[in-house]
Amino acid sequence: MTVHQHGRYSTPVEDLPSRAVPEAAVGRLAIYLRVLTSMIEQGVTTMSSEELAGAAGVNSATLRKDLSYVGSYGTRGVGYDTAKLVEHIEQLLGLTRHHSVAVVGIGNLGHALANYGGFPDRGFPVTALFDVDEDLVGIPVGGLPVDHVNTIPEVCAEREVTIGVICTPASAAQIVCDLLVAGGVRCILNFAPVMLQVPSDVEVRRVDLAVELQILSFYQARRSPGPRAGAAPVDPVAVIR
Amino acid sequence: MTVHQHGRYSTPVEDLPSRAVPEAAVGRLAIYLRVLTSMIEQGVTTMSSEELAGAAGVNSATLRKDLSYVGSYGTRGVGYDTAKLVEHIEQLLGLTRHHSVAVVGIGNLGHALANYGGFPDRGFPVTALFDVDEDLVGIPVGGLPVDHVNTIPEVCAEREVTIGVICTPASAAQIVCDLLVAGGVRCILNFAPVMLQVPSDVEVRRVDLAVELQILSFYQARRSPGPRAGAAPVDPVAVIR
DNA sequence: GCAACTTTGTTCCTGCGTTCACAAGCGGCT
DNA sequence: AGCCGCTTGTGAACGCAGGAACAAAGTTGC
Ligand SMILES: NC(=O)c1ccc[n+]([C@@H]2O[C@H](COP(=O)([O-])OP(=O)(O)OC[C@H]3O[C@@H](n4cnc5c(N)ncnc54)[C@H](O)[C@@H]3O)[C@@H](O)[C@H]2O)c1
Ligand SMILES: NC(=O)c1ccc[n+]([C@@H]2O[C@H](COP(=O)([O-])OP(=O)(O)OC[C@H]3O[C@@H](n4cnc5c(N)ncnc54)[C@H](O)[C@@H]3O)[C@@H](O)[C@H]2O)c1
Repeated sequence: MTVHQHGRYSTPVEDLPSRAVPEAAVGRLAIYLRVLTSMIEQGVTTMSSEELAGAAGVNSATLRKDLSYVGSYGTRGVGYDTAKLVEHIEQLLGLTRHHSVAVVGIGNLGHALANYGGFPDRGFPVTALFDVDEDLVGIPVGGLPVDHVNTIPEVCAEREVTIGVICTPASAAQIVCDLLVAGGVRCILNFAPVMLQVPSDVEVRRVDLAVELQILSFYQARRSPGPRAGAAPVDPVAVIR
Repeated sequence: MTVHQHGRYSTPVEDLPSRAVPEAAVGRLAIYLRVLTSMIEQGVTTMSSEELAGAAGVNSATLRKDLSYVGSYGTRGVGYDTAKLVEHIEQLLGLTRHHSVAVVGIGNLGHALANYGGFPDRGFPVTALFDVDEDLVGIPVGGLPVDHVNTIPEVCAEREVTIGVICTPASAAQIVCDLLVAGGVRCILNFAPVMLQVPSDVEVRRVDLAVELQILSFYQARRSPGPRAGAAPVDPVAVIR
């Protein structure tokens, strides 16, 4: 019944394996992982903290601290072995197991996610699609047939779904969330603009595009106090015509 | 040339109107705004900090501090007038003006965004769509015809686009970003999994779904140390079969 | 084999953001 | 009209994350 959408700084009673890893660090580790795999494809076998930090857009000290959560797998005077580092980060992030994903609400956004190839490639196979619309049930989207929302609990348990993605209208999000939880899903990615009520052992992450746009709007408003848009300071490349 | 994707704590030299507002607070204000408009629709005219904080899922002290950035518009002993509060938050976030949005890359995700009605409703009309695919150019999506990427600078300037949304493959994101900047766009929402290089007066926000999934994966891995998934502590509602 | 250089891992410190706690202020009730 | 209770707004403390700086460690060159 606890409400704790974001703002989780690892549980107060911290007796879990290895040091507590700050959430911000976890997010960055995921980025390092992407940079590293990209570099490995280009044949790079070793990177210094400075190089990797530059590519990821963070401070090199921050990067080294983040990597220290993973363990000491660098070589002083040389840098990090890219392949080894990828291996250890994947282990910390739990990416050695595949995480089966269910998408609920196959509308505009649900279609996009179901058709997206980037998730299976990264170890997140989409194994279930759900919608309440009878016309959609049975139709394959991205090669996978849509099931009815009523079957969420059974199907999720059966296919061992670990991550549920909610793409329904806001009004249906809580009901769908409850069904996912009933199906044993304890990780939820929520695109609907509502705060979900979940048991304390369920982790919810919210992606709120409207909020992102409004934050951008705020900075835009801060920059140009006058009502007209043209009052830019100086931007050599933005000179039009 | 500065790399500062997130991690902006308001400019060091702070001589702008009113106090510096922490980025985290701006994001929460956007959420309060949504809760408030929803409550107003239900006929609620007054809310206490405790009520509003509960609905938004934050601490009431945090909420009051956030609202203090907006100004002192509450009434002690009573609470906040919902309508007045909405008005002032909208002003702070710069939502009194409409912000014209351009979407670049009309694939899976671009289609979803172009068809989404929630943005226009919130003061973010989509006024331009771009793609490099000649087959898409000219075709209307969500009632708006797709233009060719080459025309980004002119069209964005012409239609006074303030926010650019990048939904292209990662490989094209930087080029597209440069074109948007050339068109005078200084706020960018980036869905491609790359760090964009932009001039220091351009604000970039990145939405990285793969990272979100990996963070969920991390928490999942933390919870169940054993390889099998069934080792849940106790969850009354999740008992299957 | 030794010395000099490079780079990691960590410690310390600074600063921000969140939370607690309380005084000030306002409305309602008698 | 005055008192009482409730809620705001903010000053102060706390905790965490990020950045700088340094010592340990390993490698390369001589
Ligand atoms: N499309 C976007 O670009 C976008 C952007 C930001 C936020 N969102 C949010 O994402 C969510 C989905 O957006 P969309 O544009 O895909 O909407 P949509 O209307 O296109 O799709 C919603 C889908 O959910 C299904 N649905 C409705 N009730 C359901 C229920 N009880 N159980 C299961 N499925 C149900 C509908 O049948 C429909 O297929 C919304 O909450 C929206 O606010 C979407
Ligand atoms: N679809 C998703 O659910 C999803 C999820 C997470 C991340 N993403 C990211 O979002 C981006 C888009 O994903 P998608 O699934 O829509 O891809 P997509 O392949 O369906 O669409 C990409 C579109 O971009 C266009 N394009 C290519 N090069 C271009 C250029 N130089 N200028 C303009 N347009 C160009 C293509 O013609 C195509 O229409 C990708 O970077 C992807 O990694 C998508």
